[in-house]
Parts: sequence; structure tokens; C-alpha cells
Amino acid sequence: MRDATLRDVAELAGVSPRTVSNVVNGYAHVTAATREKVERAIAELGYRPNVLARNLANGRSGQIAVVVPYLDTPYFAELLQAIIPAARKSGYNVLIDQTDGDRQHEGELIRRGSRGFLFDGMIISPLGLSQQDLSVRDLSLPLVVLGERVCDGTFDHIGIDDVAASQDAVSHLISLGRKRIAAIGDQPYATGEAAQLRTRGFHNAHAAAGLPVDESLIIRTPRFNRADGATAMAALLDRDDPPDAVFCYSDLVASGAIHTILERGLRVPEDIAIIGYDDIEDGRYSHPTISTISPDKTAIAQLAVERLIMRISGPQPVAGVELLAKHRLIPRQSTLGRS
Amino acid sequence: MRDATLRDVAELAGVSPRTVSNVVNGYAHVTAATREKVERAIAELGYRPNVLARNLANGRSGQIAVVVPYLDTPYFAELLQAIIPAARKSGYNVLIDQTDGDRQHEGELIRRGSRGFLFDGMIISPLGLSQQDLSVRDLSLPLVVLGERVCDGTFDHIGIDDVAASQDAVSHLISLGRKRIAAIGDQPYATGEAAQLRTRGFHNAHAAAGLPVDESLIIRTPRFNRADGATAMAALLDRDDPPDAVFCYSDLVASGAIHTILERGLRVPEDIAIIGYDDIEDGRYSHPTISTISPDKTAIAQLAVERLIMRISGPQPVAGVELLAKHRLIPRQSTLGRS
DNA sequence: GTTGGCATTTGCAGCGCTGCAAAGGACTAT
DNA sequence: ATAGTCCTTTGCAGCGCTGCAAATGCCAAC
Repeated sequence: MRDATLRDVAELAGVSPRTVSNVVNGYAHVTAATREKVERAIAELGYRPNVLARNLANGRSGQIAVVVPYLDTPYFAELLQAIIPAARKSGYNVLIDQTDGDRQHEGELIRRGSRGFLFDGMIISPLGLSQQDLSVRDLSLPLVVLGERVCDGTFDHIGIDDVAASQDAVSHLISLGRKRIAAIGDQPYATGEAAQLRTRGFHNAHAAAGLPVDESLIIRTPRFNRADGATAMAALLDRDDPPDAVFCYSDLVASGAIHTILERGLRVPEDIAIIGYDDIEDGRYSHPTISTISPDKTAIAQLAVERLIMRISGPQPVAGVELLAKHRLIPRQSTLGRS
Repeated sequence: MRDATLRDVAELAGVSPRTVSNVVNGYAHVTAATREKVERAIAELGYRPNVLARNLANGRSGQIAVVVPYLDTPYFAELLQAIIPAARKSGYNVLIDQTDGDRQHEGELIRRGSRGFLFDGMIISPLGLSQQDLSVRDLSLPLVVLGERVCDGTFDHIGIDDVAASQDAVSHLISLGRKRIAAIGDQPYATGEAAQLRTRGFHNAHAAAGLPVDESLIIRTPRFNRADGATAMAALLDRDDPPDAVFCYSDLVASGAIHTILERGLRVPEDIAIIGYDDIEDGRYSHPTISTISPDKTAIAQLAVERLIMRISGPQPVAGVELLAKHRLIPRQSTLGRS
């Protein structure tokens, strides 16, 4: 049978459709008697407002898009897990998009491609987009950018202090007496900003300790995944002078690196200490457990949603702000050993 | 500035709005000349069809909901990663919902709660819902159920042959000469159907090999996560007669179990062999790598989307079918050792 | 008794698009 | 010349809801 509409309810309750709408939307000036009549009719007919029609009428979709490069990367999955409830609490649905880090795809999204009317705003964690790409986007799209990007003032940006966090990680390795420290995950190109910040933190930590940096120990990888970590680590181990510690730019990289080390019969952390980045659940259960930098994901999610909704409902344009969530160092077995 | 509408384009091109609509939708009988005129106008105005309005007009939302218990469980993340492109290829957007396995939440969804008009159909991987819950759903909602559930004929169901797969896993352990084999992940209650099927496979394998089953080695867990695996394994190790192999009902459980074993200074697989289920990426890089049952996730995703779309567009009602995707045993270090 | 003010309810129009069916036009067959 | 056919384009109405502003009713105040 056809779904009940506002009009059906109105008829049954003996009021105008507009009044039913008022009741449904919690409009203040409705007498208790009317409200009750209407509510009874609603219950009787099993009426549910048609979100589509509502959205069309008021020009809002009630959905926000969250765009990540890879859904199956634990860090993003965990972040999404936090974003969805935060958005729902504010009455928004989340539309998830994965781009595989494809610049074109990401570009189409921020220019509001074919599906542009489907969401009121977007939280994006760009991988392929450069700073420049971001500035030619559809400016009418409320946007919050996650991850390390310098903010150009037209959108909001939320992340953690990558330089400081990386410095913390490397200082931790140094404090354990490690001298030859490698880094896995540097990226030279325009879109590798996050990587570059981490590399800067790597240098800072050395400088702070008066330790020289062996540039050849900074390994570049195309992505931050396990396979890249494993490969890069293999290259390091093939050298005559392998490192005694490695700062990995993600926990996945760390996981791959550890895999390679153990495969070769070496020990973590006795032979080589490893620290990662992101604090994914995996690292708390792997063997050894992985020391890491833990960004406050809940805070990031919360901030991102709040900020986006503010942009959606508030008057445009608002100057973009840069918000930093907290992070902390979590030492585990991969640096401390089994205690 | 206001977005261009169909009418704007029509005016500029000097045709009726309906004709523009025809062009946009690729209606066959439009002369090349007209089509070109319209297309030029579209380009000039930067017109993009308003999906919301379109959906309202034709009564379709163009979105399908995919409901999983936990987004950050690698298995579901990997499955989603496969479902999204499959759906998009057919012109559908995916709306992701996580329920935390909450029965109420899942129940509201399949009864088409408040957001009911937002999607045309649903793919759900239920955790809290029992067979009975599923049958009182909104029957007008095209539904595809994932995971192990017996199909009641009103919806489609897609999974793998859990009993056979589990039997394969346990037979593998037996073929390696293991005698005291434990199982972690059994669930007695109505919603633990998947677990019960796996337990049945566990029994079958023993029977096939003429090996007795020690029922006390079948450990129940509330969920299939790492923490549960770790706890259950600890209980097994605390016994006077610990097992020499464990069949874990998910790779996460296996990961947790391995964690515990290694923490206690025992070796995998020398002391205890472990096999998991799901083939998540994690297990290919952990140490040791985890032997597992690999369900064909791409096939599951493909089948689920195809079947759902068929239900959405086809004439209702169609009898529910039971589709099985392939699975295979992937032996790795956690049973074979380092080769 | 009348007026003003407020609480409550209503009608209208329209969000931007498509389904439907029919009108118009060109062409062929009779 | 006329009817029949097919291709192309069009108009109408309406999907179900809300913004807006006006209408209605009620009460206190004059």
C-alpha cells in the first residue's frame, strides 16, 4: 500500500496539512489538543515524513559527505566510526566516499560533481589533491579538511601538530639510546605535505639532541601501507649499516617493517626499535605491540562535524580556521621491549 | 548565484524543459541538432541535475543502505570497500550505517525508521537481529542479508558455506597432526547462527577424522574481536591440558589469541597452531602470518549489489534465494611455521 | 462594545524534476 | 489528395513537503 502522506494525516485528524507539518517539526504554537489529535492520526497511519520531499522543499539534503582515500585503512575506519555518531547526533546522515587517493575523483567531489546536491557539506581527507587543487573548488561547498594541509583561509582544517608529534616520537627513540634512526614514509611531492611535516619533526628531534641526521636513512614510500613498510624496511636491512631504530609514518608502515625484520630473524626492539603513528587497534595486539603517536580521533571527529555544521548553517563566508587536536606518545613493546 | 535549473537551460536553448530532461536522460528520439543546442546550453550554464528533485519526482532515492555492526572491523571495512564501487557502477550511492550490533538500532533500520525514504534497498549484515526479528521487517524494503542466516524466503541471503569452510579449517589442523583442538567463538544464542555453523564444521571435521571432540575446548565469546580472542586464549592456557591447536572464528580472534600465546612465551605454531577466518589484510602481515579461511569478498559484494538492484527494479515480491560465494583455505605461518 | 495583540491555524505557491499522454510534423502508402 | 505511421517535442500535473504571510479566533484592555 501507498505510504501515508502529510495530507492523509491531515484529513484523518481533521486539520490542515500545514498543521500536521507544524506538529511533526515541533513548532511551538500548537495546542495540546490539536497536537494530540495529529499524533494519534500519525500513529494510526504509520506516517513517516518523506525526507526526500522535505529536503527538496527546504533546499537541504541533511547529509554530509565524508571522503577518505581508503575505507579499509584502519585509521580511516576508526575515524569514520567516530564521525558517524557525531554527525547523526546533529541530525545529519553521513555519505561515505572512498577515492583510492585518486586526484581526479577527489577533485570532482570538491567541485560538486554529478551528485552535488546530495550533501550539504563535506569532510575530506585528501590524498591526491594539492593545495592548489583545493583552492579551485566550488566555493559554495562548506568544507572541512582533515590531515596535514596548510589552510588557505577559505576552508577549515583540522589535524594534530604533526611536527611536534613526530619530534616526540623520534625523541623517544633517542632517549632510549638509539643513534642511527631511520624514517620510513617521506614524500617529496606537492601532495605529501603530511609526510614532509613528519620529516621535519624527525630533523628537529635530532637537532634537539645534537645528533646528526643521515639523510640516506630517510626512505620515501608512495603510500603509508604495510607493503610499502615491508619493502622499505627490506632496503634498510640490505645496507651495510642498518639503523637501530625506525620512525614509521603510520602504524601500517610500522607493521610492515616489523614483519620484514622478524622474517629475517632479527628482534624488535632489541636489534631495531620501531615506532609508528596513528594508534590503530591493530598495534595494541600485534606482536610486538607497536609504540605510536596517538592522535585524539574522537576530538578530531567532533571538531570536524561541529565546524562543518557551523559552516552549513551559519552565514557564508567564514574565514577558515586551523584547529589542532591533541596527540600523545604511547610507548609499547616495539620500543620498550617486553617489560 | 542560484544553481541553474532545467528551466534555465530550456530557455537558453529555446526548447521546452521536458526536452532538456530528455537530453539529460539520454532519451532516444532527440535530433542531433536539438541535442547539441541543449548540450551547449548545459555547458554554458554549468547545469547539474538536482538529484533531490529527480528522486522525489520518480520516487527513488538512488541510494542503498549498507548496514554493518562495526565499521572498524577489518572484515567489514574490506567488504564495504568492495561494495561501494559495485553499487556506484550501477548508479547507486551507498549510505553506510553502523549499528554496534545493537538489536534495536538494526530493527529500526529494517523497519525503515525515520530515514526510511533515503534508500531504495538495504544490504545488512545483522548481528543483533534474530531470524524472527528479520521476518517482522517492513516487507516493502528490498533486502539482502549477509552472513550466516537461514533464509525465510522473503529476502535474499548471501554468504559462504560456513560449515564446509570451518570443516576445512579444522581438517587442516588435524592433517598437521594436532590432536587437542580448541575452538574460540562459539555462541549459543539465537543471534549466534554463524558461530553455531562454525561449531558444526568443527564437529564434522573431528568426525571425519575419527577424532573425539572435547567439548570443554569449545570456548564461547560475546563477540569476534581481539580482546575476546585474547581472553579466551588465556583461559585455555590456564588449563592443565591446554590445546595444541585453535580454530578461531575470526582473524581478529586469532590475532588476540596469538597475542596471548606469545605474551606467555609460547610459540606459534610449534606449541599451538592457530587458524582464523575472514582473511583480513592484517593476517598477511602479522607475526606470524595467520592461516585462515578466505571468503571471496569481491564475489559477495558483487552478488549482494546485483541481487539487491534486481529486487529494487524488478517486480516484487520475488522469492528469496540463498547464494553461496566461494571460500578457500589459506595456510600461513600460524599453522605451517616459517618455511 | 470595540480595538489591539497574541496564539493558533491555514492557503498558496513552489522546490526541480519526471510520468504520461497527446500534439505536431514529416513521411509513406493507398 | 487522404489516411495512417512514426519520430520528435511539448504541456500538464504532481511527487510530498515547507516558507511565507495572511486569516482566524480568542482574550484582555480601553
